Amino acid sequence: MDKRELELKNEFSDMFDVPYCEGERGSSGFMDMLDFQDYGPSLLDLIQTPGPQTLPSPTSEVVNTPATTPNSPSISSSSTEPANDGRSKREGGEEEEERDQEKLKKQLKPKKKNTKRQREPRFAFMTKSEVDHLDDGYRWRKYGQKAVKNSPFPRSYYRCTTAACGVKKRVERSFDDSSIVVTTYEGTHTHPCPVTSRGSIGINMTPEAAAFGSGGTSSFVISQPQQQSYFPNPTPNLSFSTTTNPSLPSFFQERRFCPSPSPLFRDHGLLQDMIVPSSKEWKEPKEE
DNA sequence: CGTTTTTGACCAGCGC
DNA sequence: GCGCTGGTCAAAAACG
Repeated sequence: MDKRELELKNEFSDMFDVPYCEGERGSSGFMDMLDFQDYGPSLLDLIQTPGPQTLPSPTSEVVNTPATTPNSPSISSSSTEPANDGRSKREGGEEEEERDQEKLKKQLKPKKKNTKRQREPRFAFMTKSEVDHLDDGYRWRKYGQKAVKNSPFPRSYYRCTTAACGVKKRVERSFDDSSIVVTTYEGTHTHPCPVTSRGSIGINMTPEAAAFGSGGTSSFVISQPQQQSYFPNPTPNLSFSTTTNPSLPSFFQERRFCPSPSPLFRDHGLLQDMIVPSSKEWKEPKEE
């Protein structure tokens, strides 16, 4: 029970690369893990462009959690996922060769406890949406689905279909609120947003930003994880215009691929309906 | 016919 | 060492 919860929270804190403060709260749901700080006001300052969105997808609210890897500002393009390269293609059917290769693999990458598999910078956010897979302007291919522990909903794994782009994303529903979709991006696109056949709104947008709106219309919420290291200030002024700031998550940096001159949250009215819930709202389940 | 999804199996990491 | 779990592969099926 408690153990399970802890596990779960660690899971999510890991997933979002957000340190989870154990002991701070007792029992709670998934939302509780996303400790929303009082960034609301500053965000609201940014998000004052109400207006209708003209997105085709069903209504959705993005309950955003830009939780990123605090200490992974650099994206080493080639050092990613040995699993990908190592097992990209099993050639032929020669069993012996396979065995040999597997042995080799094992020799080449012995269990390294200390050198945990390097992870790409990740960006997770929650979207209140009926559809699981949001169209974010990029093309994704589903390569797996897994039932996850402590959740009745399966987690889907997608990979960017663009060759040489190893960006992945995971999509799952919050077990706490089945209407909320948790999307986790991993890695950085090495290419501009493609033009999708669906007339996607992803063009000129970072995938994440696109996803914010692509799920549909409606609300959009940004929050910051606690102990967020990118914004050391209690009430950071999310200056998204500085898109090349190395200290910013790749999510923001990725905008370099998107020639849009305007800052993220003034994005052509695509994110106009963002809503920042009071942190209380999200911290509700916190019990004493 | 090419592309995408589904799905069972496999593998690695981690905790006990 | 063993079992559990998350992540990935890859063949088959489904789809456009």
